[in-house]
Amino acid sequence: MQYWLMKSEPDEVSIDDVLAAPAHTVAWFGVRNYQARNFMRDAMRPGDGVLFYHSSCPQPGIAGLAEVVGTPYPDATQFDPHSKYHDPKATPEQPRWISIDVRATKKTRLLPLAELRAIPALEDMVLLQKGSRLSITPVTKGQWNTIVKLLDKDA
DNA sequence: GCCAACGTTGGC
DNA sequence: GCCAACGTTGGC
Repeated sequence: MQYWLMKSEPDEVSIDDVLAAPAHTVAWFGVRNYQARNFMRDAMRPGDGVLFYHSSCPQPGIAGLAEVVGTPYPDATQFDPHSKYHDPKATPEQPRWISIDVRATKKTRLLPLAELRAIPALEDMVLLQKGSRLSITPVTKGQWNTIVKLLDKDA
């Protein structure tokens, strides 16, 4: 069992959107970074915990909890010429990019980035490192527990 | 809109 | 394989 933080722009897919989806589950599409892709392909397993993070928005921060469901499969948007995620070098025979399904388990209060930065136990979080901008980053069990405990306390 | 930081591309 | 130029991310 591992833990992850996954960034989504709420204008595109928010925690509310995922909770409104059938089975509270959506395909995580649009990852176009090899390191993040490799996490999905090689490391993520069903049941892994996910911190659902809202990025590129007025209030960036953790907005909910989720879990990985199922196994990776080709990201359909890479083949769609009308999608902004279209990749002309990808073919169904040789896909480059993958999706994995993510199920939202709960919406939490918005835990802002600035608040995360102020918590000493989280100073090593990949998200918080200088220059870090990966859309999928690993989270340690300790970091996960710290955050979940904090959010439970406020619930 | 700015800009720091990182990733990708492509000529050589 | 190097590296300059360009593109993207994402907070502020």
